[in-house]
Amino acid sequence: MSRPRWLNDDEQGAWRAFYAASRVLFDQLDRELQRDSDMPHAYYEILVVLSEVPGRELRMRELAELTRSSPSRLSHAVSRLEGRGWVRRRECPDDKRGQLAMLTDEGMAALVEAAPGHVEGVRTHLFDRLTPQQVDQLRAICEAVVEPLVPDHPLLRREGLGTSAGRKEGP
Amino acid sequence: MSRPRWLNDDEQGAWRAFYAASRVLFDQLDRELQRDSDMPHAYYEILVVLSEVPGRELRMRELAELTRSSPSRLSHAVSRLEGRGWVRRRECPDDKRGQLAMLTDEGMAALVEAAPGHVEGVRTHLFDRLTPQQVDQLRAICEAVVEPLVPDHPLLRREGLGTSAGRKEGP
DNA sequence: ATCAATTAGTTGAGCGTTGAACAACTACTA
DNA sequence: TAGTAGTTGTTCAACGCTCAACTAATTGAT
Repeated sequence: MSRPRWLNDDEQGAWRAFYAASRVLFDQLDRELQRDSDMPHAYYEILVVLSEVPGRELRMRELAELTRSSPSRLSHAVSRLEGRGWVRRRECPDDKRGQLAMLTDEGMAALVEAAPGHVEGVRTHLFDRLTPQQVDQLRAICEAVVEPLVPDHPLLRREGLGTSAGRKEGP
Repeated sequence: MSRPRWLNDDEQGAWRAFYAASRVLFDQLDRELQRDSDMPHAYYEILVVLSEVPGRELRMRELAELTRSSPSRLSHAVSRLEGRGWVRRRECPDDKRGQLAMLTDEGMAALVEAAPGHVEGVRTHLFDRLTPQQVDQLRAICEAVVEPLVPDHPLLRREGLGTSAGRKEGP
């Protein structure tokens, strides 16, 4: 490796700010979700994805892709969600290796209960602090960062999953 | 709580992009740090803070503040770092409740070994994707987010700790 | 000087994540 | 039609974090 290209002061400042903002914001939202709805953000994300898909069920593999989690992580998570009665597993009819994860009514209810507070948190801690221009800037910056690392990231696709639910929430 | 103020399309897009970027970027940097230097980012952060402070030692309490971790988390982390020989604990001379965490030469060596690769990662995955204007925008946005949640966040202070090390690295 | 309140730090249990190893099934190739 | 390679999902052990409980020392008020 060649001589390290250190960060200049502007970069240093931006980097530290970005790091701080990410940690502070997501920690805060996690804490709120845990406190108000007794669920970690990872659960919330899984429920959101399942809720937006026709039939409210998905192959584990697809669910893993859409939530960007490892198979292992998802398997554990779904087991825990099953324990709460929020998700049910069933065998995949046309591929005996496969498992389908399905959102139960209880799971949907938990999500409907959790969503407004979470969205409120996102608004309070993020969008209420930014001008409309900054919202656009943030999006452009973040898309530029994600694209090279994950060329077709599911959260950046313009058409959202089922196109189904007209007005839903932000994960 | 009043009727939820849902996110409009711009906000939805910005939110998802920000979420994706944070996860993707920090996951990537974590993985690289783990692979190349066998240390999680949390360790790296602790080593950086200790390395920048005169005497390379700090009260646990101060170290917890500067790394924004809970006392418990820090205590566990320092124990693990002690196990690797990268940090040593000693009693605080003027407060018998206190403990000082001190960076060892081995710890400093591990940091010096890890830093260039990590900085390179930050540059590759973040700054190489952004224009100078975007770097400024990102900083302003992130500072606006952090400030209300953590009024005097250590990473946002203009004067960096000891002012000591002229050219160091970005955490 | 005494006693409550506060501060510093540790510990242990439980949760969630990771990475590697594994079993079961499917798809491809000869 | 084998036989090999790839896919799907689970399990286990190790790691790190959180939360609550705890010990010990200090501060502050009477």
